[in-house]
Amino acid sequence: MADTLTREEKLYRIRHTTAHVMAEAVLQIFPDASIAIGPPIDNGFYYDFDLPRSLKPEDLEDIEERMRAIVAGRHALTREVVGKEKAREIFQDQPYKLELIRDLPEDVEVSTYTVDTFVDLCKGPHVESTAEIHPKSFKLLTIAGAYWRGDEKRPMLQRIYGTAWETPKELREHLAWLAEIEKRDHRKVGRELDLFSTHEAAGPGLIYWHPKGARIRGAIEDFWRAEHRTGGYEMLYTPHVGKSWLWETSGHLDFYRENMYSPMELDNAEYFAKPMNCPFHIMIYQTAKRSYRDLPLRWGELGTVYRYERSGVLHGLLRVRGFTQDDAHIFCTPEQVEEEILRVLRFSMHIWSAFGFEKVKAYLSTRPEKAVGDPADWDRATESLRKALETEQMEYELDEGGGAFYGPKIDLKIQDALGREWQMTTIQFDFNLPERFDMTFVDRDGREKRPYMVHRALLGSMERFFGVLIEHYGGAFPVWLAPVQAVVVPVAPAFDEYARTVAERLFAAGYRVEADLSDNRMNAKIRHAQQQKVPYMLVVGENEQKADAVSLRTRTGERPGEMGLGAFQEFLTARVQGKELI
RNA sequence: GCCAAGGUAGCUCAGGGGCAGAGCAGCUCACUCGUAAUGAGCAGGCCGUGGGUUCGAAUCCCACUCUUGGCUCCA
Repeated sequence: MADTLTREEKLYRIRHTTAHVMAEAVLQIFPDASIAIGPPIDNGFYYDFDLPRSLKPEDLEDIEERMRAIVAGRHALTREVVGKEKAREIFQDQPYKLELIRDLPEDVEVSTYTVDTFVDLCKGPHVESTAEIHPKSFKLLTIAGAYWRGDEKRPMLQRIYGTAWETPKELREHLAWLAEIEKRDHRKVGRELDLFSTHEAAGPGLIYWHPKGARIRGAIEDFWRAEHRTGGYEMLYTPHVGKSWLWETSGHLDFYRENMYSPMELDNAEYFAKPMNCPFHIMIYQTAKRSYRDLPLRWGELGTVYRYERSGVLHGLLRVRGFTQDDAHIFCTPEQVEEEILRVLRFSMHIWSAFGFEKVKAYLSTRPEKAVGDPADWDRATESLRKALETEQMEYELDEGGGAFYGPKIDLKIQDALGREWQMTTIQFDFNLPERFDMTFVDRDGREKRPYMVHRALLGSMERFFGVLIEHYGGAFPVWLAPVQAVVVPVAPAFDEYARTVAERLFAAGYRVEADLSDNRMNAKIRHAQQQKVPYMLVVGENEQKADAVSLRTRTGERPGEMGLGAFQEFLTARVQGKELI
């Protein structure tokens, strides 16, 4: 392989070729199989097959063995330009390939790649020889169903996902990363730390927050409210259901009904659980004639919404049917838009940094083909978004035409401790609802004008954010969020009373501190606190009791040792205020 | 919704036509302990739900339901 290739290019080739090798292995087992597509993807590759029977996990081992044998043959990858006619002949027994050939543009050079006995329709590129693939640097991971061309109406194929790297070491590191993801899985950690649950019998996709989860949420919400207050927001509380009039006016019944819970009938009227908070905030806006002097209005709400998600897509806290958005709507004049967007963006970055997320990527989505509203407004809005990003010197990707039909937006994706990206924040213009509800404000010149409306959710939803937060920290929350900030561990029952006093004093000072007065031995208590990822363990015995002190041990295993109770309280206060991890 | 794998004690899991199992957690008792598990005992189950096959079903078959991995990466 040429040394001039970047690492990305090399990996692309390795993964692509490995996918072909896998297809050959599968064809050895199922000579009559139809093959679909097999591209390289992030961290690996996949290939889709139409097979006479369902694959079993054991099949993967068999396929992998065969792949190693093929790779060991050090086969050259040969490219041949064949033209559509010839391609049709070669793949006459491969219906999916024929469809691909049919859909290829006329001016494209149709080529095949051959490795060993396997010929595939492929534009490449590939490695030059399978000698470049280390037999221990790839691994097949999972079997999945996938629709041909991602279309639910087309046949369901069987997809095999694999991962492939340049060296066995990289493969091992990748597998370790996958193991770490599994270890931090918020569903697992949520159970171990007693944070939340779901109940299939009581309704799938609905979250129950246990006391310890609720403590964390409480800490998040307290912080969130305080920041919004100083950030110039007012808070609202609005109902959970609304009559069909509201949803007809908003347009949700026309465009969003399939995501809404079925209506309840009361007094010959239909009420729907809210999938969004916006129409309610608009109702409040409409209770007064608004002047330009009132604007901007920044109204926030931790609003719980319900949306129907198909059963197959529900996933722990990350994809649910009921969740609380940290929602806000900004109503402002066209002149204020630029300033307001900049404020929201700065505010978001401030919040993300407080939660320990420093890497944030921005995505700007502009006007799609089908859109409502005056193009001049779109331009102004889009420009304000772009300007805000540039003023903040944030790198962003442009998604031209990727906006919703009702307005352009900025999405922020945060990167977690494992390098995964999560889309959380959205700052979204809306040129639809102000029109539909005929919202107005009276401008300086005495004329009624249409206000600009911006939706924004920073954390997104409390549930989803909690899920990401759990995985980001692996359950070892920073002190200010930890459900139990410190556990007092008496060395023997004789010191239970003192332990209780210590815990009560710290609790009274506003901290989440508990004494472990179970009849376990000290070592077991420490182990338990450690497993619960409690930041601080305060060991107390005769020495500490005499000195009105505690002996500090951190969950990271450090032992600063004995310190006065007052000193520890100061220490704790500083850590909490500084939002320290430990 | 579709494909696949699953659902056995609170949790993690074994068993797979003939008495329902283990570890951890829980409870009781003893031990009175200095930085990651003291010991002994006890209790705990409609084997996801409904139907079928069978002398007999947690186990085999069917349906449903929930959970999990996917269904966006385009030769």
